[in-house]
Amino acid sequence: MGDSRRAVMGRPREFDIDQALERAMRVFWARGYEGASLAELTGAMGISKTSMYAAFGNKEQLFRKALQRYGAGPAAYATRALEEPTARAVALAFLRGAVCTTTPPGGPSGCLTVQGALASSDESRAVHDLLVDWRNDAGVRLEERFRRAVNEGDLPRNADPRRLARFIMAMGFGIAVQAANGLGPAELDEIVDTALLGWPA
Amino acid sequence: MGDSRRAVMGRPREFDIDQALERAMRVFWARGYEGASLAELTGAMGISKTSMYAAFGNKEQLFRKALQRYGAGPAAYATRALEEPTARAVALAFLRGAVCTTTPPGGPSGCLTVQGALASSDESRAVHDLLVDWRNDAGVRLEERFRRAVNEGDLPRNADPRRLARFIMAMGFGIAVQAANGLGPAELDEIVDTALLGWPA
DNA sequence: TCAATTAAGTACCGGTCGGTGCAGAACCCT
DNA sequence: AGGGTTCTGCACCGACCGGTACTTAATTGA
Repeated sequence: MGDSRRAVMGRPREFDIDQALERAMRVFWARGYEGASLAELTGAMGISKTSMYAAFGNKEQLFRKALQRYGAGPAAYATRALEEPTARAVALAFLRGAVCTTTPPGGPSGCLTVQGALASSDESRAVHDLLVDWRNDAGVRLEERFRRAVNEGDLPRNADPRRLARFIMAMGFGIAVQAANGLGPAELDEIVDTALLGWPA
Repeated sequence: MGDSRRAVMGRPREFDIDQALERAMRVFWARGYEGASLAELTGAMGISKTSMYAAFGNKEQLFRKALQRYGAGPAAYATRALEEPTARAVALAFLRGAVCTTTPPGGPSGCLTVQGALASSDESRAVHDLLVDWRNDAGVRLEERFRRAVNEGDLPRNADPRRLARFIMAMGFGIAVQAANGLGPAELDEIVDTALLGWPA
C-alpha cells in the first residue's frame, strides 16, 4: 500500500491498478460475473486484455479482487455497523448502510454480492459459491454481535441471535433487490423503518 | 387448452410441449436467463434446437413462456394470498408461499424472477426489464390489497399501504436470496415470523 | 395415390467468449 | 553498453454462443 516502491525491474505499468480495479468492480456490480465480458471489463478499465491478464491473472481472480475491494469500500458498512453500541443501533446502521450502498448516485444499483452470481451456469460455480460464503459470513458476524448483545443484556434473554441475524440479512438482500427494481433511498429507508417496528425491546 | 384438437395437418409433434416448457422453466430457474444455454435447455427438454425454435420462437420467447408458467404455477401463491380475509393474513400467506416456492424439495432454490436476470449484459436488457416489471407488478397488487384493507378498517387509518407492500416485497426477495444461500423452509419461516412482529394491529 | 403441411435431424452460420504467443518497448542492474 | 525483466499491442486460438438452411419423415385432406 502507499506509493509503490521503485525497486522493481522491467517496464513500469502504465495504468493505475487501483483505478482499474475500481472500474472493473463497477462493471461486475452492474453486469454480474457472467454478464461482464472481458471486452467490457477491459474497456472500462482502459487497458488491453493482455495487461489485465498480466496484472490480475484471469477473469475469476479479477472478480475476487473486485469483491475484496467491494468489501473494504462500498460494503464496509456491514463491518462498521457491528461497532454500534446496541443491537438495535447495529441493525439500523446495517440496513441504512445497505440503502446507501445499493443506491449510489453515480453508480450501479443493487448489491454486487447479490447480483454477482445468484444463478449462473456450471462453469462459474466457483464464483457462485464464493458469493454464497461471502453473504453467509456477513450473517454469521451479525449473529455473533447479537449474541453478545444478549449476554450484555442489550437484547432480551429469550431473543434468538441467529434468527434476528437471518432476518436482518434477509432485509438487506430485499433492499438490494428493491434497489435494483428502481426504488430510491427515501423509499428504501421507509422499508427499513417498517422492518424495525417489531424489533425486540 | 385441454387435449389438442386433431385437425392439424402435417407431422405431429413428438414431444409434450407442456413438459418441455416445465423443464425449460426449471433450467432458467436454476441458471438464470443468460446462464442457461440453448444446449442445456434443449438437453433438459429432451428435444433438438430445431424443435425448440419451431415450437417457441427463440430463447427470449421461451423464457417469456417459462415466466408465464412460473407465475401460474410456483408463483401462484402471490395471487392466491390476496384473497385472504385480512391484511395480516395476506402478508403471512404471501411470505409463507414465498418460502415454499423458493425451497422446493426436488427443484432449484430461490425465485426465478430474482435469479433470472438481476444483473445482465446489455443484450438481455429486454428480459431484465421484463423481470423488473414483473416484480414491481406484484408489489402494486399487494399495495392495492392493503389499500382496500385500510378502507375496510382492517388496517389502521394511518397505515401506509404502499410502504407495507414494499416492505413485504422486500421480505419476499430477501427470503428468495436466503433460500439461494442454502437456508431451509424451517429457518425461512422463522424469518417470516420475525418480520411480522411489527405488523400494524 | 399424391400434393400440402408440419416436425425432426444434421450440418452449418457468423459472432463472441475467455485466454495466449509473440515481438517490441521501457525500465532495472551490472 | 548490454543483458535481464516486465509491460504493451497485435494477432490469433479453440470452444461455445444463439440461430438457421436444408433434407427427410410423418401426417392430413383431396
